[in-house]
Order: sequence, then structure tokens, then C-alpha cells
Amino acid sequence: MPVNLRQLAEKLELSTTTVSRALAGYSDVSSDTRHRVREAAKKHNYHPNPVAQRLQKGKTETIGIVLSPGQNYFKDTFFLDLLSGISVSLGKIGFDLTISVAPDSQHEIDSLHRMVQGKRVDGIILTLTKAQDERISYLLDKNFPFILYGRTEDPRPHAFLDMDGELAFRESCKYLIDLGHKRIALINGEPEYMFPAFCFDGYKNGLKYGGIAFDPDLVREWRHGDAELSSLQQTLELMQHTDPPSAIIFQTEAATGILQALQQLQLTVGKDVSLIGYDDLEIAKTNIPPLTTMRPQASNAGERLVGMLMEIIGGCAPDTMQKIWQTELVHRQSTCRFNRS
Amino acid sequence: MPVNLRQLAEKLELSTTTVSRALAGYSDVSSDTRHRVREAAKKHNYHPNPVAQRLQKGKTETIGIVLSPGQNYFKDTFFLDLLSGISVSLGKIGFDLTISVAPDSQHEIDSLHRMVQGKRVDGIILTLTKAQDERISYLLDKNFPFILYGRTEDPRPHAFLDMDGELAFRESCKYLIDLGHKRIALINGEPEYMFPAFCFDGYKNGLKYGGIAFDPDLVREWRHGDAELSSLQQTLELMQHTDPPSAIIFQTEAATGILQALQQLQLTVGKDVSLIGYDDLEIAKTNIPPLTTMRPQASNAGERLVGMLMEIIGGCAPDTMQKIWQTELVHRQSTCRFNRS
DNA sequence: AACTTTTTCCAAAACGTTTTGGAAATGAAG
DNA sequence: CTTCATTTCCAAAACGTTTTGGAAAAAGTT
Repeated sequence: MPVNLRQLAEKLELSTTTVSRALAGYSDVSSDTRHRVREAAKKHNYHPNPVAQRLQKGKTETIGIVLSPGQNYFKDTFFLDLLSGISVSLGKIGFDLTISVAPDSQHEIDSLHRMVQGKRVDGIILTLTKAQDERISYLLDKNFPFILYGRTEDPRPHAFLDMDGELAFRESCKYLIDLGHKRIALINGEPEYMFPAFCFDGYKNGLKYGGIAFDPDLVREWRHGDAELSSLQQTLELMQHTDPPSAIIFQTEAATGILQALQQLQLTVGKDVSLIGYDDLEIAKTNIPPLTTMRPQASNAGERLVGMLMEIIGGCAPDTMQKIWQTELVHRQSTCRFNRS
Repeated sequence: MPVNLRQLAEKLELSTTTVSRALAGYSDVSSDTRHRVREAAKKHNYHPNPVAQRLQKGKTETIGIVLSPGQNYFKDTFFLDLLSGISVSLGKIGFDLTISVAPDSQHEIDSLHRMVQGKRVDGIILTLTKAQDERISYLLDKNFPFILYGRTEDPRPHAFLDMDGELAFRESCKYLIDLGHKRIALINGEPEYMFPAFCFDGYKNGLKYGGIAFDPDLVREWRHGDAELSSLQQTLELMQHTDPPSAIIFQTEAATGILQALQQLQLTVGKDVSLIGYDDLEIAKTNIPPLTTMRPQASNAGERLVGMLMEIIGGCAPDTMQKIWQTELVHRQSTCRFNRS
């Protein structure tokens, strides 16, 4: 049933060369036979064997993603949307997406080795980047094409696409200050990850803008493996401080824990305490009241990642492929003027 | 830098045949040269090119999964755990996992075509199965190896692994009846999906056991694209019935909506209303009070799926590869004796 | 010593493509 | 009617493996 190139060529009484080139649309085959070939291909349901193509071309036409452990990627549609953008973009150019889901960090680096050494992929997309990231050093050492969704501190040239977390948290902070808030808390992710590190910078810069002294008591961290519970706990502690904050900024992934804590303490969101989350996840829209958030100005991150990675694979210098996307504030009902004594 | 078989053979002054067979451990190469070859391979960091292997073997050594987004089916680490089990098991036998994330159902079926027609994978794992499922008919028509995580109504022989939803909901129902409950509600997923259909059956059979008449008013459905909000809404309506239920059984994925509704109505879980969820997700353990749930007796579904699929690919008859896993009740604080007039 | 068996190796073919380097046929120009 | 350029095609090589079907050498058996 499955026809290959030779069989198709025999049926057409042509050489495999001609059939191959007709299908590929080369100009050295007459438009007459080109049509004939294409129709026969359709009729016999011919699809070139991608494995053979890959061997001949020396490319796998596949890109790889390794999902890190202890991370709940599917809590919101966020990651699935990103993956969907990547998947669809790759599909358009005939690429496959292979993923590896690592239960721990050893598996994670092993999977990377497998993909790279085994020549199983042409390029790699990395998410959830750390300041010091073993995966990134490895890929840079091997000089293997990759792109980060996020940033890292490794000084060697590399490609990345990231959101401007510093800007987002700085602007959020300023906005709250302009509303009269003086005690503003940050509930942050673990700062070994690069994004929370930027958030922290933005937070401090925002405070500086308002002439407000930085108070370490107002900065809390939730654990990545356990966002919900640890953010709940941190919020409880935070609000039971002798001089509690009137506003909190945070990553929206930690929203459920924070909201639950505030509910337990009988504090009304958007009245007793103002909230701004980073990233406009589902929960921000469905919560009562809906949450003011920061969100990226564009939504096609997956598509851009693929585009940039293709450039890298094509030989483009990695340091010309670096992009930081701005964010914008989405005003909703979780923020209000400071209204206590 | 990357060495291939011929180059390795030249260095060793052996034929590629011998080197290949030495590496594969055939007995027709002396243990002496076998060691020599293996050491040289290690020294020169030789890895057989998987693309070439695949072409020669006529196998892709890859299996495919198509994810449908817009599904909150995977609210918890549940799906990631499954995927992780699959990924690790595949890794052990040298297989790759390619996924496609479809933004809509058209893309979903297109991705499937691409994988099957394009001979990009040796087999497919399907989740979120429906009673009438286009994907399953397609694969059966093409006689392509696949396995379901779930079930379907297509009568043609096929492989699957599923949890016994009927049993789970029947036993939950019986348990509540034994606790004295008479008005028991079911908040179900959409019954075009196979699992909710089984849950519904189990629920009805459980009622029958207790001699309780089935009341259609006590069965509600949440929408798959919008589990949280729609389950909240359904719960509100349900509890405002003139004769509201004293217990609810549901899929734990819908728990957040249900819990939020009960909170709004000032009903205390485990006192005013008893709850049992199917599947022991994170939220069931962290909720206050923790939820009584039904859970599968084993946890290595991903591993088993891969094992079974390999049998199918190996030529095993699909109808010998059908497994339904039992579930067990996990007693926690969301259930209590019926205690109203 | 003359067989047979076993051990150890290898040349060549195959998997299904694409590309290279022409060759034959056609058309244009002199 | 040549000659040269263009159009249209193709045989052969290549991509990196594994397998097939021996062959040569070594080891046993009479």
C-alpha cells in the first residue's frame, strides 16, 4: 500500500531523479511532466519518507524540548498555549517536535545529552531558565543550536526571547505607589530562576522611584515544586506582620495560594489589599474580583521562538537573536487607592 | 568531531560489518575484538546515527501523542506525571516521543494524519477518548498501531488501558448511601467523553443498590473547556434546589469550582455536604478539609501504556491488550454521616 | 593427512531519498 | 546544414546504518 519514490517512478516510466525534482518543483522538469508526476503522487497517496529525507539531508528536521521536573506546566493553559504555538509553527515548516519529560534533574540533563549527542534533533528550546544553568552551559560547550525562553547569566553569546520582568514589576510598583500605597510586598518565585530575579530588581527599582525604603520583611518566596501551599503560607506570615503591606505583587502562578490566604484572613481583595499579578492567566480573569495583571504585549511567543531558532540553525549568529518583549498593565478590580489610616 | 561507523572501522582496520556487530553484541565476533571495538567507540565518542538506523530497520523508533488544548482535563500534575512515565519508559528502550499540540480539533486530526501517513511514528497513544472518536476510527481504518488511555464505543478490536470509572462511582455512591445519604448528586464531565459516561453508569448502579430513585435534577455537567466556572455555576444551581443533595460525587478536576460554590453558599464541606472526588489530585490532599477520593490502585499507567503499545507494534493482537484498573477509596474528611432532618 | 566443524571476519546489498554531473533532444542562430 | 544554447531528462553516488551470504582461518575428528 505505501508507495515509495522508485515505485512511483516506475509507474510513470520516469527516473526517480525526475520524480523527486518534479515534486520539489525544480525548473529542470517540464511543467507537463511536473503535473503528471504530481497527480500520480496524489493518486497513489505518495508521501516521501521523512526518515530517508533526513538521512540524505543530514538534518533531523526535529527540534527538542525537555520539560523540567517539579514544575506544573499544565496548571494553566499558559504553557500548553506556548507549546501549541511552537508545535503549529514547526508543523508549517515540516518539523517534528520531540519532548522528554524528566522526573528529576538527572533525567533532565541525560535527556539533553541523548538529544544532542545522538543527533536526534537540530535544535533545542529551553524554558524555566536559571541564572546558573547546567543545561545552557552544556549546549554552549557543545556549540549546539538552541534558544531560551527566558534568560541566564552565562556571558557567552546565545539566543533568547524573554519578557521584561524588570519592567513589569517596576511599573506595577510605581502604579501602586501612585495609588498611595507605601507598604508594598513582593511574593516571588525562587530567585535562582532568572525570571524572579528580574522581578526582584524591578520591584526594588520601583520602590526607589517612590522614595520608599526596601524592607526585606516584605519579600517572600514560594517554592517552585509547591507553589500553592508555600505561597499560601508565605502570605499568611506576611499579613500577620506588625505593619502589614497594603499591596502585593507576585507571579500569577502563585495566585491561588495568595487568594486563599487572604480569604482565610477575611481580607477583601481590591479593598483591604491591592493585588497585581504577572501574566494574565485564566485565574486572573475568572477570579472574583478579577485581578489586575501585567501581560506581554504580544501573544505569539511560540511562533517567534521557532522563527528565531530556525535562524540559529541556519547559521545566524546567536547574539543577533535576542529579544525582550515589553509588558503592559491590564487594569481590573484587584487594585484600589490606599485607604487606611 | 562526530565519528561515524565507517571512520571507526577504518581506525580499527576492521569492516563496518564487524564493528556494527561487535557493538550490537553478536556472537560471531570474538570477544577480543568486541572489547577492542567497544573501547574505541567509547574513546571516539561514537553514537550510531539514529536516522540511519531507522531507515535501515524500517522503524521510526518514535511514538506520537497529540494533545488537545482548551482542555482543563489536566489541571494537576496528573497529566505531566503520565507523560513523564511514558517519556521515561520510552527512553529506556531507545524510543523518542514526538508530540503535537493542536489548537483545535481540525489541527488535531491533521496532526494524526501527518504522523501516520508520513510514517513519522511507529505507534500512537490517545487520551481523552470519546464514545464516538474520529481519531480512533481513523487509526482503525488505517490499521495503525495505537493504544487508548481510556475507552471508546468502536466495536473493532483495539488496545486500551483505563480506570474503572463505573466501579469508582458505584462504590462511592454505595459508601455515601451506607452513611445515610439519600439525596446524592453527580457533577459530571460531558458524557460524549467516555469516562464521564462510565461515571454516570456507576452512579446509577450505586443508587439502584440503595434502592434510591434516580433524579435527573441531581445530575449536572460541567463543560470541558471551562471546568472551573461551569462547575461552580452548576453547583450553585444544584444546591439552590428545593430539595438539595447532602452529598456530591464528581471528577476531582472540577473540585475548585465546586468548593468555591459551597464556600459562597456558606456550606461546610464534610458537615453540611459530603464530597467524593474521582482521582487523588494534589488539591484533594491540600484542601481544607482534605477530600475523600477514589484513586487507581497503581500509579504506573505511563509505563504500562508503553509496554502494551510495544506489544501491539510487535504484532500482538490488539484485543489481547485491554486492561481496566480497579480503584480504591481514600478516606479523608470531606465525607460524614447524613446529619440533617 | 584429509576431512568436517566452528570461529571469525567481510564485501555487497539494502533502506528511500536528494544531488551531482552529465547526456540526449530540441530550438535558435549563423 | 552546422553550431551553440536551452530544455528536459537520467545514471550513479551519497547519507550511515544493518543484514545477508559467504569465505578464510582455526580447531576438531577420523
